[in-house]
Order: sequence, then structure tokens, then C-alpha cells
Amino acid sequence: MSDEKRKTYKPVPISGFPEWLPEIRLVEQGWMDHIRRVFESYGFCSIETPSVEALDVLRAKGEVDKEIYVLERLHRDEDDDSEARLALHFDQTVPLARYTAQHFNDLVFPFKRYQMQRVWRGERPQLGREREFYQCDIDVIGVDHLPLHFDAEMPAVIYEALEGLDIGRVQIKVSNRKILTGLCGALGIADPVPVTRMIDKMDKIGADGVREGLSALGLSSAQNDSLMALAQIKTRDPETLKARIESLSLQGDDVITEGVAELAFVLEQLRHLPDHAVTADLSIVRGLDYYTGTVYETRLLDIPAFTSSVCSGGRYDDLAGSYINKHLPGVGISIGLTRLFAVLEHHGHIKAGRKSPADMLVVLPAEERRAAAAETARALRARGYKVELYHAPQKLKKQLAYAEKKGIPYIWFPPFEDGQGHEVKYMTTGAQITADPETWTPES
RNA sequence: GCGGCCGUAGCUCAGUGGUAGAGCCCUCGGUUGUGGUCCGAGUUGUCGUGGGUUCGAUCCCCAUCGGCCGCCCCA
Repeated sequence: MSDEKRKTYKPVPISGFPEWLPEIRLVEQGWMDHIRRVFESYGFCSIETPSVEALDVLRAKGEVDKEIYVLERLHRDEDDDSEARLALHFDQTVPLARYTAQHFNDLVFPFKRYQMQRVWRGERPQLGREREFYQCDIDVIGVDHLPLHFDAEMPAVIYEALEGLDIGRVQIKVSNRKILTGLCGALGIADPVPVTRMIDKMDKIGADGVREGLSALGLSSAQNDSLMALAQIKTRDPETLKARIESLSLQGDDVITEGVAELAFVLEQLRHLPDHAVTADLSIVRGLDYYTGTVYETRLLDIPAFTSSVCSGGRYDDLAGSYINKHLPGVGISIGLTRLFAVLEHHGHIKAGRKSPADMLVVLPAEERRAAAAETARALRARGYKVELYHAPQKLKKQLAYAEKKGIPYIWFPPFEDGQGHEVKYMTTGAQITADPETWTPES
């Protein structure tokens, strides 16, 4: 190295592409492990699809409005069209559709799978809105028919997954699109999309805001009143739900009746969850156009700073119609893991873990003792501990400070001289006792 | 894609028309086999980039890039 200062690129974070320090990553990893365990406990199997799909596949469902990252080889021959254009997937539903169609004959239906992968969207980054983020999806796909039972299983799974993350009380809001779209039809509203989108903002801009918005869309005050009366229904009791819909005098519309029955069934199946955990909320619609029945959204009740949904999904009539000539209805829900994690981290709700996964640091007393210390470390590892052997025979002050900074809770002292025994030090209390690497277990 | 705010050490920020500081962090030391506290010493910046005004700009003006927030949409 010369005296002259080397030229360096200033390292800067890439906006929208989050990364964590080890002590935060440890927590995120713990979350993923927990979520995975819950998913598997309900029998969902894991699949992983490539980061990329053919661009045509991603666009097959008509969602061209998504900002898609296209993959390009630097040395691609300009005229070479032999390779399909690839792009990073923006969700896990489209890849699932392609996957299901492709492996249709080898899959067992109803196909229950989970998928925890990164997805990419080129939208403007903001807090809780990244360009690269993890989604944890569960979906169930049926052939021709999919029992409503699964619509009720989704919130049950998600409640368990989120409830174990130490993020306070979680509430899953459930609705059924048939009710609101049925009402739009009954009211003679030609294009229900802008109307439902406005109603979906209830949480954000309030009832008055929605009412104004609906008027601005050109609805009559009678239409407005009907919609608002419906959209403000919020209950977790199926009987109350039915009663309140009946009081709106909407009988006779088959679509609405069907939607109410489905939603009531879902609520009924979720009675085992705590009171706060589930509610029907008729203002929930979801933006995605392919949802046809049950829809979900999730709120954190104890963290007011977190206003957006951390987990949402719904039922769709036909998952893979673009890829296979079969009728495959499904229902799915997705945890926006990175959004959830990043926002909570930003607001100081994530308690940092340790900077190292190691349970203990084995001290290296002197170079001549390295072989013996390494043997001690192996013995402890063989008993299931995560063990780091200090790398150099430096002053103990340095070795202990190293362990302290990394948050390693136990220091193991192998013999410094022949004939001596082992000792272990508890960093939390400072206590140090003699111990045998073959039998020692930490006092709880 | 549209609108607003902001760009000074790794981080949080102060500061002045005459080429810069604090706290935290980091490194080393306070002798002989033991961390966290305390004390002492030390390193770090093209003051986002380019141009203009000026004898002189980090500070004034213009542009540009970048970041953050809101909207759209959504996890």
C-alpha cells in the first residue's frame, strides 16, 4: 500500500433496498423461522420459484401498471431475440400460477404451499414501501372447487404467525367482495372499481372523507347513503352481521346474500380466536382486481404509528387461467414482512438481538494452548452450543471486551496450565465458576 | 408519475463571506490471567456535484444529482 490515499467509492445505501446490521438481522431471521414453523404446522409445503419470470408471464394477468424491473445482460447481442425477456417478479401469486400450471400433474390438490421470498417493485421508496422486500405468502389452490373452510383457515394461520412476533395485538379484518359489488350492481353503478377503491380508504380518510369522495365520483346522495351504511358495518359476530345487513333491506339480491353467507361462515369458523383478533369490516375491499370473494387486511392495534395493512389477501376464482386450461380457484394471504419489520424498526419497536449468535467465547490463553482450546470448543459444540474460539492470544481484557461487544453471554476459560481445570464466566452477573465442558449446563 | 422539504465526520447534529466543530461510535493506553463504569490520548470530512457573484464561498444565486415526506398504488 502506498502513502497516497487510495481512491474509494463512498458507500451509500441504495434507496428502497433495505439491509440490516447483524443484531437486527438476527431478529428478522427469528421472525422468519417462527412464521415458517406456523405455516408448516398447518401443512403448507414450501416452494421457491426463481427471482425472474418471463416478462410475458408477469404481464399475462394484465397488471401492466406495476413497475417491473427487467433483467438485462450487459453483453447481450443487440439483435439476439432468441432469449425470452426476463423480469423480476413483483409478487408471488403470478409465479405460483405459472408453477401450478406447469407442474399440475405432479401436485396434490388442494395444493397448500407457502413461499417466503423477495419480490421487487420499482415504485418510489418510502418508509414501509421498499423496492426489494420479503413477502410470506400462503395460498391454497383447488381444482374446480375450493371449500370455504380455507377462507377461514387463512386468518387463523396468520393470527398465529403474527401473534408470536411480539408486536402487540393483531386484528385481521375480513370482508367479502360480493356484498359491496352486489350492492353497486343493485344501485345501478356502472363501474364499481373507483367506488370500491374510495370506500377502501375508510381507515385512512374517515367516513366523511369517503362520503365526499363518493359524491365527487358523481354518486347520488341515495346511492351514497346506501354504500356508507353498508361500509360502516363492523362486527365479529356472524348473527349481528346478518342482522345489520338485513336492516339495510337489500334482500333479493343473490350476490349479496351469497357474500353475506360466506362471510358469516368465515366468522363462525374463527370463534376460537380472541375477541380483538378478527372482525368483519365491510369497508375492506383491496385494490387488486382479481379478488372475487373473501378479502383480508390486517392492523396492529397497539402500534398507532403503523397505519397500513401488514398482511392482506383474498379469494380468487381462477388463478392460472392464463397458463392452463383448468379452473383453479384459490385463496391466499401474504405477510408484508419487510414493511412490517422496517416500519417497526424505524419506530424503535424492534429490540435488537445480539451481534453474534454465539453462546460462548472460548478464551485463548496462549498460542501453545490453541490446540487444547480448540478441542474444548469442539466438545462444547458437540453438545449443541454455538461456540466461538478467540482468534489470538491477546490480553484477556481484549478477549472479554470482544465478547461483551458481541453480546456473547458465557466466557469459557480452558486450563491456562497443565493440571488446571476449566472455568466459565457469566457475563450478565460476572460470576465465574469451575466447570466441566462435558457436563456443564447454564443455570437458568 | 405528480407535489413539498432537505443535503456539514460512520451516526445525530451545531456553525461562520476568510477553506470547520460537539456528542456518540471507533482505535490505543491506565503494567503482571478477566468485560461493562471512569480517566487520558488519537484517527476521520473534496461542508452532495457543477457553474456563477466575490479579493475570497461550506455559508449568497442558478443548475444538477441524491435523500426524505405526501399523493397515486400497494406488502
